[in-house]
Amino acid sequence: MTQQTHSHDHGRAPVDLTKNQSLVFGALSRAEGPLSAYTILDQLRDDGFRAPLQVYRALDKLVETGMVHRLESLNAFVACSHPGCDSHETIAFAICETCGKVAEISDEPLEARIRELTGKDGFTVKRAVVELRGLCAACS
Amino acid sequence: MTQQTHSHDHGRAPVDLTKNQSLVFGALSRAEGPLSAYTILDQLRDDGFRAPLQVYRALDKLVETGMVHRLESLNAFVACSHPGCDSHETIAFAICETCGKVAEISDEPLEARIRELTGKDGFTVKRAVVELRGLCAACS
DNA sequence: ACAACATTGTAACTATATAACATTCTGGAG
DNA sequence: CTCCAGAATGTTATATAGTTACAATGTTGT
Repeated sequence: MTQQTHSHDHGRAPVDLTKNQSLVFGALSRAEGPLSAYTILDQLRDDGFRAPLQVYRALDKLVETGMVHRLESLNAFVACSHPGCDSHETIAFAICETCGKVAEISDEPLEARIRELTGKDGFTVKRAVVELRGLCAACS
Repeated sequence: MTQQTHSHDHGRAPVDLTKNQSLVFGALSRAEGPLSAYTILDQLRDDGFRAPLQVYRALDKLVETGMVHRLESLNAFVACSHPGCDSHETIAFAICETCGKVAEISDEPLEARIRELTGKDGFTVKRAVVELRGLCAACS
């Protein structure tokens, strides 16, 4: 197979992905929950992946474009759950500590409150990390 | 020196600390900003620290009692900035990406909004990780 | 064909965190 | 006091997460 960019056809394709980016995004899309970079690496051994860097490079790009989110409190990654990975600014994640599933949360009041907090003491927010750890409805 | 618990006299002492916990808390109190576990280890070599576990064990306890907070997005730790480390539930951290300093934020409306979000889809929040990355007033 | 650039491959390394087990200290029961 | 139990500590090895440096290959435009 020659090297080229691939449109990833998971039903929607806002960006063209390279081969490795496609493979990594595929692994994350198949997964029920978040995966660590090394878990992804293991899943892609058969596709020729040998070193962590191959995964991290792909993840960097995918996170940059918003197709994948990084969960700081887990050191893990999830495919964005929004159709088309387009708009939808996600502000928060709800992470179930029992089943491991992650829900994305978009909440205008929450965003607004964070913006307000920001101005208060002159702090400028560039990125908000909001991760709610707990139990999902199914696991309660 | 015989082994015993020490009250840590940083002006206020809500809990009795063991020797190692005291040393680790001291290192974090002295620091301007958050420290990684391995940075703490290096600073405590002269006090007899040799292995990461000595630091992590102390940190576990200090985090549990609320005297130290863990910053998930940095893999680092800060001494709680509240006098006496007693009440004051901290809900969020403002982390300056230039000078590295961290401010603790207690905000009732923010907490309230997170509680509301929770009930919405049956998710039960056990712990909220809120870390705002950006620029502090001094660095803007 | 060839130059310029993007993508990928590979090895070694640094950073973060835990597991398993041995030792020492402290405080209480006999 | 002695001995025992539990807490705290020490030590070695290992697991997990992420980066640096450099080589090789593919792709595109001229």
